[in-house]
Amino acid sequence: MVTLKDIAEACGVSPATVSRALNGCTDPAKRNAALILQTAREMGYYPNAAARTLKTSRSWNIGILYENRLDHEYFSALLTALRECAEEKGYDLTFIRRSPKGEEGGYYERARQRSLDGVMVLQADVYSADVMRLASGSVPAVLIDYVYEGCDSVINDNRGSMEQIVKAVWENGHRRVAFIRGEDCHVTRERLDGFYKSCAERGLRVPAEYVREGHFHEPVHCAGVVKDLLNLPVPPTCILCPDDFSCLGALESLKKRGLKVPEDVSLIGYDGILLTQLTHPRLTTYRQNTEQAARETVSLLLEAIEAPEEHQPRRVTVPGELIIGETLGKAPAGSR
Amino acid sequence: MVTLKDIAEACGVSPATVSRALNGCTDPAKRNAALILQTAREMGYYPNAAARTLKTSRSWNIGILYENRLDHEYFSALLTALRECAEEKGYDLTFIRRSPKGEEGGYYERARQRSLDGVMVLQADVYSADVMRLASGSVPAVLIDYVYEGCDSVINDNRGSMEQIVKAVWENGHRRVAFIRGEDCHVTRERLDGFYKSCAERGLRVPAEYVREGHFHEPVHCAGVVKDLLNLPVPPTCILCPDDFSCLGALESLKKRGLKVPEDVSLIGYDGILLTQLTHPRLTTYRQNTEQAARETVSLLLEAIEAPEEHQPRRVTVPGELIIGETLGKAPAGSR
DNA sequence: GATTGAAATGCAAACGATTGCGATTATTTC
DNA sequence: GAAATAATCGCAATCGTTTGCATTTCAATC
Repeated sequence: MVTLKDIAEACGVSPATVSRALNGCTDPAKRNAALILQTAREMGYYPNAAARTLKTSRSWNIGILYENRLDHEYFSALLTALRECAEEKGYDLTFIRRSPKGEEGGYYERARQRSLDGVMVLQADVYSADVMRLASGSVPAVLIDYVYEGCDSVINDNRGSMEQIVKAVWENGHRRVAFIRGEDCHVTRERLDGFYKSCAERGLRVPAEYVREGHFHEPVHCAGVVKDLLNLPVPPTCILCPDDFSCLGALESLKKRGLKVPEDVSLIGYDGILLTQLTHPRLTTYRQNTEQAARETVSLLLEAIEAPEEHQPRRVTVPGELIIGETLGKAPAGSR
Repeated sequence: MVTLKDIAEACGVSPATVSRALNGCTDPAKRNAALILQTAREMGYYPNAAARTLKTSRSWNIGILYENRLDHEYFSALLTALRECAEEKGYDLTFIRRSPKGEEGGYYERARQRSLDGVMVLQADVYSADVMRLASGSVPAVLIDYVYEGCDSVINDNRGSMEQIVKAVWENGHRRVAFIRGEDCHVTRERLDGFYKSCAERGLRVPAEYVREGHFHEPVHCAGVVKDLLNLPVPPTCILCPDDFSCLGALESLKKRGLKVPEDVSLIGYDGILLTQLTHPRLTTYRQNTEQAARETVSLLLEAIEAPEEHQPRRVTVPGELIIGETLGKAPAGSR
C-alpha cells in the first residue's frame, strides 16, 4: 500500500508537504506541488480513510439506521434515492441495523464508534430511547417519517394525503368509507387523524367498525379484514388500504367473493409503487414522492453536518399526489 | 468521547491492559479485568473503529459494489438477505457505487481506501477492467451473477431455469416459443444459451425472429416487442419475458389486443417477485432463491477473508424453482 | 539590493487503538 | 517453602494521516 511517506521520499519532501499539496493547500501550479500530484497519481496513491478519519474525526460516511427488513418497494425506492443524493456529495452509505434484542445494539453508539458524520433514521417509531439520545447527542440525524422534539424530520404529508383521498372518494359519492390501519406508529396515527378530520369536515360519519387494525405489506391479512368488513350489516362502499401491496390482497378477496371493483366496491392503495400501474385494474393510490424526500433528507443532514452551529432542527413535509387508477369508481346507486 | 486511556486512568492501569481485558486476552474473572469491564460499561466506552482499523487493517465492513440503480425488487430482496447474513457475522455493509464516468471512480481503490474486508460485486458485467484488478488484487471479492477467472462467484442457475421453463412449456404442447432477451450481459447470454439447448434437446425449432432484443424492467418496451411478435405471419403461442415486470407489460399488451392469457398466448416471467402472485392472472415465473444466494455469497466471502491462504476461488450455482401461476396454459389447438 | 509580506516547507505531536517484548506477579508442583 | 511455569502487566512503537508552530524560500516593493 502506497502511503504519504512513500510519495514524500520519492519527491524528496516531507509527508506534511505531500499532504498539503494533495489537499489543495498549496498552489497546484507550483513546481513542487505539481511534482507531488504527478507522483501520487503514478504511484497509485489513495489516502487511507481510517487514518484520515482518526485524525479529523470525519468519515465521509453516512449511516442508515433501521430496525426491520427494508425490502418493501417503498424503502427500496427511498434508499436508492438517498444513495444517489449522498453520493453526489461525496458520502458513502453504511447500513446500521439496530439489533432488536434489547439495549445492546443501541445504534447511537454504533454511529459514534464508526465516526459516522450523520445518520438517517428509518422506521424510528419503535425505539424512541435511542432517538432521544440521538436528539441530545452530537451525531447529526434526520428522522424519516417520524418526528421528535429537537430532531430534524422529513415526513410524508400523511394528513394531506388523506385529504386528497377523502376528497376524491367523497366526490365519487361514497358515504360509507372504511379505513384499514397499518401497524401502530407515527405514520399510521397521522393518517388516521387526517382521515377523521377530512371526513368530519364533510360531515361524513365514520362508524367505529369501519376502522380496522391491520398491517403494512400483508395482503393476506388485509384480504381477511376486507372480508370482515363486507360481512357487516351495512358494508362500506369504499375501502382505504394501508399500502398497495395490501390493496392487491383486498382486490383478490373481492374478486373471490364475486364483487366487481370498482362497480361494487372501490379500493384505494397507498405508496404508489410502480407495479400498481401494471395491474388490472390499475390501482388508485397515493404516490409518495421518495425522490424529493431523499433530497430534503440529505440536504438537511448536510446542513447539520457542515454548519452544526447555526443549524436549527426543522421539519419538512413532502407532498405526494393521488394517482387516479381504476379501483375508485362512483358509489353504487342507493348506497348513500 | 471515552477512550482506552480514560478507562486506564480510572482503573489505575495502562491502556494496553485495558485493551487486552476488553478483547478477552485476559481471564475476565480476574479482579482487574472485571473492574475494567465494569468501568468501561459504566463510562459508556466504545472502541473507535477508525483507530482499530488503522492499526489492524480490518474494518468489519463489507462493500457492496454496484453501478446502476438497485431499485428492482430482485436486488432489494437480495440486498436485504445479504445484509442479514453479513450482520449476523458482525459485519456492516457499505455501498460503493462505481461512478459511470470512466476510470476515475474505480472501485478497487475505493475498497482499499476504506480498508474494506471484502466486497460483493453486483451488476459486474460492464466493468471487467475493475473486476480484473479485484481478481488479481488483495481484496476478497465475490461476484454475483457473473463469472470471472480466479474470482469467487455465486450465480443463479440460468441454464437450469431455462430447462425447467422449456420443459413445462413443451409439456403444455407449445411448439412456437419466443424469447425476449434482457440487456446483453452474462446472465442474458447464459439464459439464451440454456434456452437454445433445452429446445434443441426436444427437437424444438426456434426461428430467428422468435428471439428478440429487449431490456430488463421495461414493461413498455416489452409490450412493444410482444406486439411485433404477434404480427408475425406465424406468431408464437408462448413468450418468455426477461423478468416479471416486463411480463406484466406483455400481459397488458395482450389484453389490449383482445387476446386471452393463457388461452390464446402463454407468458412466462422471471425472478418470482412477490407481487406476481397477487396479480390476475398470477404469473408463471421462475423464482430465484435470493436467500440462498445471499448465504452462499457471505459464506464464500468470509472464507476468503478469514483464511485467504487456503481459500480456493469457487463458483456456486444456486437453483431456483418454477412457480406455476396462471399465465401458462395448453397450447391452442392446431398450433403445432 | 535591502525590506517586507506571503507562501511553502519541515518538525513533531497528535488521533485511539493494538501488540511484541521484557518484567512482574500469580499459580502450581514437588 | 522454593522452584518452575503460566498468566498478567507496562513500555513503547506503530498504523497513516493532519496540523500548529517555527523556519525557510520566494516574489514584490521601494
